[in-house]
Amino acid sequence: MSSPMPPQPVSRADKRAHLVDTALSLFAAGGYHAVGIDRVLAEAGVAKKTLYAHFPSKNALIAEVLRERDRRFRASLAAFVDRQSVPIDRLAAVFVWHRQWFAEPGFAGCMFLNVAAEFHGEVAELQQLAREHKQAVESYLAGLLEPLVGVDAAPALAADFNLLLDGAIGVALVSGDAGAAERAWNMARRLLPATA
Amino acid sequence: MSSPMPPQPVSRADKRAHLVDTALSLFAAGGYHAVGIDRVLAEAGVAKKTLYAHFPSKNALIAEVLRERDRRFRASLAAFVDRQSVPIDRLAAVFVWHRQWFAEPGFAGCMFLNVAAEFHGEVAELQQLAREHKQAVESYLAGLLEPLVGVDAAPALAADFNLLLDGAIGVALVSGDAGAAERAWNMARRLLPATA
DNA sequence: CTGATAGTAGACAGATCTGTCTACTTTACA
DNA sequence: TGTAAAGTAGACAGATCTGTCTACTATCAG
Repeated sequence: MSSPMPPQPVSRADKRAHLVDTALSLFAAGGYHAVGIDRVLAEAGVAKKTLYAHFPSKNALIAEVLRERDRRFRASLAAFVDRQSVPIDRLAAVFVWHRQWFAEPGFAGCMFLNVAAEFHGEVAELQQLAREHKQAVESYLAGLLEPLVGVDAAPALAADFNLLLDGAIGVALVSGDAGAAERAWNMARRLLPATA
Repeated sequence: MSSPMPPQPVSRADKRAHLVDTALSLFAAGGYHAVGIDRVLAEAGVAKKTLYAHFPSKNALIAEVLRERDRRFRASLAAFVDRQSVPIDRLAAVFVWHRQWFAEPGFAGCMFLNVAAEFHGEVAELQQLAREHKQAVESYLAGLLEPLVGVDAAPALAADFNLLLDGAIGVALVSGDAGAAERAWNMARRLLPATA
């Protein structure tokens, strides 16, 4: 309290978390290959030795970034959905959330689709993390669909919805049109029974 | 005729075309950043000076690769579609063609989505080429849809179909499931009037 | 106060990247 | 046949990449 700490550039304790946070922003905006370790370190104000004390390699840092991204993505989406209580509104909120994401200034696509695109199958761990993330989103969608279509129909429909969201991401990335989310939602609604 | 030419490793005349062809394969399989110029040259059996006599930079080579990929993509798709004559079958053929593409051994996603993912907006020319390719595909879809839904409804529906195809590409890339194409087609059919 | 821990700055090694350049060789054509 | 164009091999420059290492410094528990 009495200490001055004017800049306080980095919180004292968790260098590691700050490193992952910085890397997440830079990799998201600039790509995994194009952004080098030195740039992450400079931006984070962290020494190289500290990085390699926490992670054995750049790919391990990327893997941790993806795990963190998965946590934040799901937490943010769930928080937004939970502002609605009616099942159909909760489902619609998923697409609204995506539209807002697409409209963010630095939007550069889905980090998991991008990692699959950059590393192809060459780095199995990263490919696996991408798969797990998409699977988690699909499971979440299935949970939102259950009140609307029943527990039997929900999984297959969740896969359809997942494909629509990936399509919206691709369209938004290439064309820059955030309206892709609404386009996807209009298609998604047609897949639901008329009672919903 | 009398000349031996046992290896004939490279066709005499068009070094440039051979270079683009080799680069297309390598970039498609390995990504744009991960594959270096030296690897392309070694694989193509072409000297570095020849490359830089034809292209001012690596990015210019990538741009030409994308133009070539666009030509081949559209020619291959159109040839496959033209084996059908009934409008609804022609439309279905687009999704069958995609399913076969996804099932190819070295499938690594769409080169245009991938270039947008790797270079983000940093290289405007490449971003533009990706946009143009997707626009061309969408226009082609609109032409296939016209006999089914009329000239007025076709453009908007073509955008929907384009989103479905991009979604299928994303799902196939991450999960490795070529069935994503059929999933997309099943959704696409629901968007058509019942008479089709 | 002391010693362990974790951080910093940055030199360094070794590889790899793009792009340039020299010197030589082959091809095509008039 | 002789000349111009185009290709080859590969050295080279300069930058950048990942990952290691040395030496120094700040923090904190006991």
